Amino acid sequence: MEGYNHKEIEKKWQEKWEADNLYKTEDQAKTADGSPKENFYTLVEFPYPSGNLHVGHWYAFAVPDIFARFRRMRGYNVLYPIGFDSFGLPAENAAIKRGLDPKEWTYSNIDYMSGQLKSMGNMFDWSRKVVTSDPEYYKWTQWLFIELFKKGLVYKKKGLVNWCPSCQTVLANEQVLTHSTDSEQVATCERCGTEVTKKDLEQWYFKITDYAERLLKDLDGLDWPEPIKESQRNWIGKSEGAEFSFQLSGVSFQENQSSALSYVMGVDDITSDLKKIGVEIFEKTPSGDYKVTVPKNKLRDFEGLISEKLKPGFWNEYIADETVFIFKDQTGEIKRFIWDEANEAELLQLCNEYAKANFSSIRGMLEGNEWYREKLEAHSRQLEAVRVFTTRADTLFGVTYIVLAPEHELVQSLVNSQKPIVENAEEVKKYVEEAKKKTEIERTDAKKEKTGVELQGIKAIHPATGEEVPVWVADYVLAQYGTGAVMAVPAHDERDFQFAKTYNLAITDVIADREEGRALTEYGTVINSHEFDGLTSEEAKEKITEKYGTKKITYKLRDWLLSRQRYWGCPIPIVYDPEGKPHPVPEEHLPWVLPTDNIDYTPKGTSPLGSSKELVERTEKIFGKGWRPEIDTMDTFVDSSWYFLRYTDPHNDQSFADKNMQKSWMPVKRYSGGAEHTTMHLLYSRFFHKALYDLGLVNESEPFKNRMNRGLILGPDGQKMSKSKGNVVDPGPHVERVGADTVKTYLAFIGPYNEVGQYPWDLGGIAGVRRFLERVWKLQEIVTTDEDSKEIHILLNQTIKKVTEDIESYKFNTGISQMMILVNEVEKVKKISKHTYKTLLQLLAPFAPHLTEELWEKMGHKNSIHIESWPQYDSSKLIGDEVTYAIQINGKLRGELRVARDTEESDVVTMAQDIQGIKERIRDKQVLKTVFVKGRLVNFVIEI
RNA sequence: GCCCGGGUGGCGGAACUGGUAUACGCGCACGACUUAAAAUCGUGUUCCGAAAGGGGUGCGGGUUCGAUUCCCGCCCCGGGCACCA
Repeated sequence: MEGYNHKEIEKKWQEKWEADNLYKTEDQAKTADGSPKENFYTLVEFPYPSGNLHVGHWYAFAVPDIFARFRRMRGYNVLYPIGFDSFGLPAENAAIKRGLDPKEWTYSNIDYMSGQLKSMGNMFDWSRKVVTSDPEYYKWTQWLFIELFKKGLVYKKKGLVNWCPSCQTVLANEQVLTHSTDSEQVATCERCGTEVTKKDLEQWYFKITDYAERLLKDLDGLDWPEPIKESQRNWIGKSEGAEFSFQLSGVSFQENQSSALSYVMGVDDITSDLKKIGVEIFEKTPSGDYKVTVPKNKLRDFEGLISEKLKPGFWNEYIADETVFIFKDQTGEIKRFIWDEANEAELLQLCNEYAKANFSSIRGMLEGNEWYREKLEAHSRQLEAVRVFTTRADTLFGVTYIVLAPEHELVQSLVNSQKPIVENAEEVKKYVEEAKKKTEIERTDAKKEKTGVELQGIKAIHPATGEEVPVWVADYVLAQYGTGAVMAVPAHDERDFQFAKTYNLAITDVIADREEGRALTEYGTVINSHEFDGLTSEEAKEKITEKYGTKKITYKLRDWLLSRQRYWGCPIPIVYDPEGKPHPVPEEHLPWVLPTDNIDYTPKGTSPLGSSKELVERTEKIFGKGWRPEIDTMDTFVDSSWYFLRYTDPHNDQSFADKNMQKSWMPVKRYSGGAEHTTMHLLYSRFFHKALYDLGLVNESEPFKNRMNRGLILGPDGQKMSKSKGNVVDPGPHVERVGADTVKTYLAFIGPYNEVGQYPWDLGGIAGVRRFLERVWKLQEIVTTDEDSKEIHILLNQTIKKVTEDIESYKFNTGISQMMILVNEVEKVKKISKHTYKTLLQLLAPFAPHLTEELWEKMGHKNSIHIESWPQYDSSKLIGDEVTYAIQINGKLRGELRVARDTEESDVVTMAQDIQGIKERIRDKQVLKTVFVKGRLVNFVIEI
């Protein structure tokens, strides 16, 4: 017999499988007898074409292949596809570094890595390969983007965004990693590890926050490991609490009204822009209102400016069933508004601004409208009050001051009005400026001392007691969370307490007598006189909210920032008309291709697409003079948010994926991937899929029924693999030396796959697995025509059962152990029946597909082992006729007894008493109790 | 700080529903084969102890005839969130 030559065998079978199309996945498949097979979709996260496979890729792709093959042998029509997530920064960076075209670099990597992936011998159906940078693919990314745009789920807004100075692009919240050390907090870029800064930019967003509640609630129905769900829940960050309104004394409605325009429009931002286009700033009229003088020839510019500055969703032209409002000033038409119930709030705000800017004719028109009057009144009340969000409504009576975030709109309006009512307006302005200059990190570092400044001259009125409390501005309050303002309860909140100590503010403890919510300090004045005393915290929360506030729910989740100022990505299919209004590129012009001319890839913080003449010319040619293209590209997570749908129908040029085709595969039955995607790709995909579900484009509201997060392969030194540590394991030489089957089986053997474990790559371990496969190879020498012994037969049955269950639950390690036990046993008796060998090969086939295929052929089989059906076990033959009883005295093992399985209890006990070592121990003692567990143990309880 | 996991030999890890803790593999030791080494095969390998025996699944308690498993209180490690009110 020749030895186990993995090189020859693996090459031979990989070629044969390809020639035979063994792994081609049909849309619908039939069994030999003509009945349809059930479709089964199992997925692995597709790789980024970085240039070279490392051992982590093997772990990610080769090990789940065991499960896919197993399911196939069990009679399912299995889809186990592969592709490339091929847009993205590394390609662009590599291109810059090497002076290459990112496209060339990417596609040559795809070629090279495809070869490497094929060397694994997985059952991928390469004809379904999906590459996200192919125009045939990204056409549909763009198409889906536009569908979401039409649904109002994509919008543009200006705001503080995360900026990676190294990648020279913005990042979504999810793509910023925060690390905390003893002394400071650091936020870094998920891709390159550079410290992230903030920029004030106008960017495109997906409205993922609209789905916060559903993303949270639907987790319950998913068959995912609990820790993954928990991470998503944390990330979404739901808080149930209450909102209270604190009226402001010293602030008149008039004052607020007069400054309303400035704060909504964001005077600071718009002033210089207005100057640039030659528009006079706000002029006060005798009635106390403000007026913007816009020369007729500047009207366009003005409109463009405010349309950008004001909420962009409002300019969406897809609103149906509209009522049109025309707003005019003395010089002519300013803007045509489309009235939409869904956008009431935004419309109202806008109406207000125009009204207050003294466009008197419109004001008259508006004031005649009952709906508007009602809203105006409500809005005015809002302006006079500070709304706060709290999860501790029960501490309402402990409020001793109010704090606004520096960005709070009220702060803007109070200090920026012409005649500020805040006495120390200059001081406040200075503080706000300084806060803005600080990085997010500096500001959100809880370890730093808190700073703030009081708004002198105004007070907030406590909604329950009517008392006046001071109003402060401090940067420990976050503008983006809740209402951007908090009611401070220093007796019960650590942060408020610190702040109160620093600025010597009152500390009142109101609920010190309650079991829960014990006060932080003894400094406070204890008052226990309010009507809610004696209630539990929960009761008090409810009652107080009911009487003085409203229930409110908030989430930490922020909208998904999708624009990127880089070249190698899917172009955002938006064009702007000469007035600056965004329009989606019509379907007939998709794919809206990535330009290839004049591109300077060097990151300058602006989009490389801006230097493409072709893109501008294309835009003007199609849409007309003065139209300009969007020059940002999409976050690559958009590409990967739907790729799993494309696999179901990869060559469709009429639709992103036929709905019937989806129906036969979706949802993904098992999805394996890395833990790092828990709050990125997995969350994005769920959002995307839900949005598509609402649009009627997919059949299910959740894409992934079952998820398995895999662990990490560490370097041989037990450290995380990294180039800088020089401990990266290249699987190539190992595959050369011991073969793909050994590497794959070893990776499956090191530990359970479905837990986020960390396993060091251990060369000794891999040698052990290679030995095991060689022993399986050598078993062919001792195959006999004899029947198995009873013991071997039982062991075989147990092995089938164990391997079956373990593959199903991704516990490959114990499945392999069981096969090793079987091999150990047959080696001991130096023979193996043909039936047992055949069964062993079938069980091992998913782990070592090449080796088993070769041995299968050597046994004389004509068809591939991989289309064989999975062995069945005989459940009546799982246990032998004899059992071993453990004989204990007072719970300590003192002997063993091997008897026939069906021996009566009394006989077992009698025999047990007679065993050497038991006999003398119980001779002089009284047996108080005898515990008998059938088939397991006898325990004599004696006095000590 | 809040919320999840987890802690078992020298190492990766097993252990049903509370029932013989340490399966399987690595490593190590000894032996066989060999001039020798590698490879291979065999034997042993939880700790203390020569043995008898005793201890032992992070620590301390508890429940039980019996606890890695259940309960209470701690410690440590990994992960998620975090000035989120």
